[in-house]
Amino acid sequence: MNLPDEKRKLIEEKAIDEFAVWGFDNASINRIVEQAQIAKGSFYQYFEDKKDLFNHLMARISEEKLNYISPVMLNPQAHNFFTLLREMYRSGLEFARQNPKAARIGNQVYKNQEHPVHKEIFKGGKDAGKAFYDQLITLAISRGEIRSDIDREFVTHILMSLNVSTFEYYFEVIKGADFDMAAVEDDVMDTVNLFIDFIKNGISVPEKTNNNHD
Amino acid sequence: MNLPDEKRKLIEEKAIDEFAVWGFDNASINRIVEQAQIAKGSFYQYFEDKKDLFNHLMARISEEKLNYISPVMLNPQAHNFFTLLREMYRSGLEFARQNPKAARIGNQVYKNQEHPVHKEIFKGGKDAGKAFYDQLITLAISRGEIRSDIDREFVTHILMSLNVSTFEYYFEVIKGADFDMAAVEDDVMDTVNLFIDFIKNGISVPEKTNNNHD
Amino acid sequence: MNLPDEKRKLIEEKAIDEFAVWGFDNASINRIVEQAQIAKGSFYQYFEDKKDLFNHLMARISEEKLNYISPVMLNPQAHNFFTLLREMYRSGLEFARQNPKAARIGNQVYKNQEHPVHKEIFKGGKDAGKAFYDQLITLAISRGEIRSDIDREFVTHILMSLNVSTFEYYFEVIKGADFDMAAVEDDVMDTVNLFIDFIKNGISVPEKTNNNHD
Amino acid sequence: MNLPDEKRKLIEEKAIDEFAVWGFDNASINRIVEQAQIAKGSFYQYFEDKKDLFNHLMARISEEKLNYISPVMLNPQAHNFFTLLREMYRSGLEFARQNPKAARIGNQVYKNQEHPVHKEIFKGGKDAGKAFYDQLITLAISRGEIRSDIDREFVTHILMSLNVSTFEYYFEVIKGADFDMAAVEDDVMDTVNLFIDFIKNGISVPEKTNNNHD
DNA sequence: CATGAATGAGCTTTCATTCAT
DNA sequence: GATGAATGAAAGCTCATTCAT
Repeated sequence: MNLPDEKRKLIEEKAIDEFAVWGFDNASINRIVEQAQIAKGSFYQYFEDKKDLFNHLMARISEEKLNYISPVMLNPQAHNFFTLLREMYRSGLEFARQNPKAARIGNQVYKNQEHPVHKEIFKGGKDAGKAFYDQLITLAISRGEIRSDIDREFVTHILMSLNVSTFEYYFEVIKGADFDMAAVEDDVMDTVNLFIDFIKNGISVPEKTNNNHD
Repeated sequence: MNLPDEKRKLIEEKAIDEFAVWGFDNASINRIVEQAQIAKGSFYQYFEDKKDLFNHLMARISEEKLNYISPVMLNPQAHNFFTLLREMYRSGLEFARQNPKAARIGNQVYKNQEHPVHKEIFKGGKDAGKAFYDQLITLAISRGEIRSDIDREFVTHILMSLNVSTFEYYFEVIKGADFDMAAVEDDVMDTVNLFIDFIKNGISVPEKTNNNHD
Repeated sequence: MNLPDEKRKLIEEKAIDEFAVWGFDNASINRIVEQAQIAKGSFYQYFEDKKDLFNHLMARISEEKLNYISPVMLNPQAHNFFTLLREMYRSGLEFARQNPKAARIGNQVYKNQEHPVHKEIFKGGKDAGKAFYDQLITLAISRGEIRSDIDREFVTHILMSLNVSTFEYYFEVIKGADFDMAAVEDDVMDTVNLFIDFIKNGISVPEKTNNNHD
Repeated sequence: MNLPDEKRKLIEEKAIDEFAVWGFDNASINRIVEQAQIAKGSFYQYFEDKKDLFNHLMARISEEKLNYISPVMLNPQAHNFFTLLREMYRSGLEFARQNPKAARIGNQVYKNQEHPVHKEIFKGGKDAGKAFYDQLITLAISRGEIRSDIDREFVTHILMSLNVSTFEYYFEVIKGADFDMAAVEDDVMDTVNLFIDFIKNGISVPEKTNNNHD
């Protein structure tokens, strides 16, 4: 992979376009090399196969995503659980707003975890995510910021699930189908606040809040 | 489609297996006809094309799903919003427990709504679902069962999203990867209750509940 | 072929539509039986195969074409060669005007005489046509109506070729692409007269007419 | 298309054979690759699809045909209309004599102009042909070489139609079905002269020439 | 006599990957 | 390191025809 940077970027760009539109299975290496104007043989000198390319892309995307992480996250002790969670959601959604195709690929992986190729890629990320949330939850419980009677594994699941849900809500409800619309940062913040408020308080009327079912 | 019932069922069964494992795009009609032991030409006398088969399957699945709907849903006026929601989730999950492959296909459709074929199929269901939830929400607000300051579109989105999330939680966390494990009805109920409680109350400690962010 | 007339006509009609649009090779028996609402097995009880259907159709078309033949042709002795020729062309073109699809099939056969199936069908008609024209030419020469130095086989060829040419001129130049335009009998006569005049006199200026080349 | 010339020629040759015998629709790429001894996948690296191959072939044929054009045509002003027409017909027929399969494909295109693929290819050639003839006719009328009372569009039509007719006459009447017979250039000239004489003078006896019908 | 399910060869096209140059 | 021709399996789908009922 000692490619000149220019060419490497071109291939990555075209590959992201292809995977975003077609998904892993239906992405065509033929189309990618055609778009990137490189020889088919060259492609197989840069990457072992389609899977290798996909792995490389996901690594690059993850890397890029790190740039969006808020400084707040660097010092979790100093902040309230919901502040931290809000920053998590916000940074993820902000990344998606500015890199919609990359985010789309990430979502494909998340949503089709049964897929053999996705499974492999996602496993690590998921476990890391779980561990991270578990730490946050432990801290939050100890501080009395979230209920101590909740099932921790369930909360982890729900927080990850709703993180993805923010993307869907943002792109479907806020931006509509119009991907070219100039969405603004405020939209992102509004979306995130809706979710955080929901996660905190649920939807029942506060006075009647209790733990009985119904 | 005046096929003998036996053969029709065989094809449907093999097709569900195929779609559940491979998804729409990668499902192979070659494999389906091979598994069902019919000639390729025969397949195309039963179904116009792959899409037609998929549509037929989805219709059958939707039909079958209706059998799981609770009698409670027939009279929404008589029940609390969260009771109704719990019954919705429970019936969906119970169907999934007993028809995991069919449910898996349904989930594929839900999760890949950008897919042209899924889009077509899902559109109607989604709109119907939205309308249904909207009615429930209107009723619930008028009764004071849920907060009146919430964004209705957001709640609709979140309720549909969490419905799917129950499947994932159930199959991943409760049943593990072991699809053949004898899961029981109680597992379903436990899962649903976790979600309903979360939707009602969120995760923050009750006393501190307020609408401020952080 | 003891079909009820109604059903026979329906099949013939749909088959003519199919052959007119798709030609022999690409005509689909599947589509014909579908259009005619008959069972595929039934089709093969009425006709041996596609070729048999086509032969039958051509016979029916030839038969129908006879109805258009002018009474003038019944008594060739009583008329000038060019009058007879004009009537030939006119009746052919009038048939085509009123039965454009049937005429189109006839033209396909004429134009693709190398085609094995067309060859077989056309052979008889062509030989009959040749014999007929030969008689007319013999008579015309003996009467001094046409030049005696001409190559009789060539004239036969040219007269048959120009007969088909009238169809093309009529449908392309006169009617344009607008097959639904209400073409009138006068159009047919005008077209025919152009051809007859050409066949009689050629296009060189009369005074300079001579038999030298150039 | 940087194929070695040898292989390119082989494929073209086999493809011409196939199209000449079977026509566009019934030509089989399977047969072509089999005959040319190349892998099916290879074919689709040389050509986009069947239509692309056909277009390529037609371009090659048109190109080759240019080699047959008489130097006389380069200076139309210097020659009599019928001389020019004779050269047109002669060169076309001479090409057909030496490239019978290619000519056959060209004729298929001409004769089945309704065919979507042929239509596309032929359109340009037809318009060019019409424009060319129109120029010749204008010049000829101004010089008094052909009658001024004729319908110019009709003459254009008839001249193009008779051009094709020369092929048929030559291959059917002169050469018979025996495509391998060593036809000679004289046959071509004889055929053309028959047509030119006919176009000039028609077939009626000269003294009686007039413009009345009958 | 009518039916329509069954058949399998055939079609065009796309694919990821290899490898000689 | 770069190239792109070569490959053949696989895809979805259509076809004319047969034959048991």
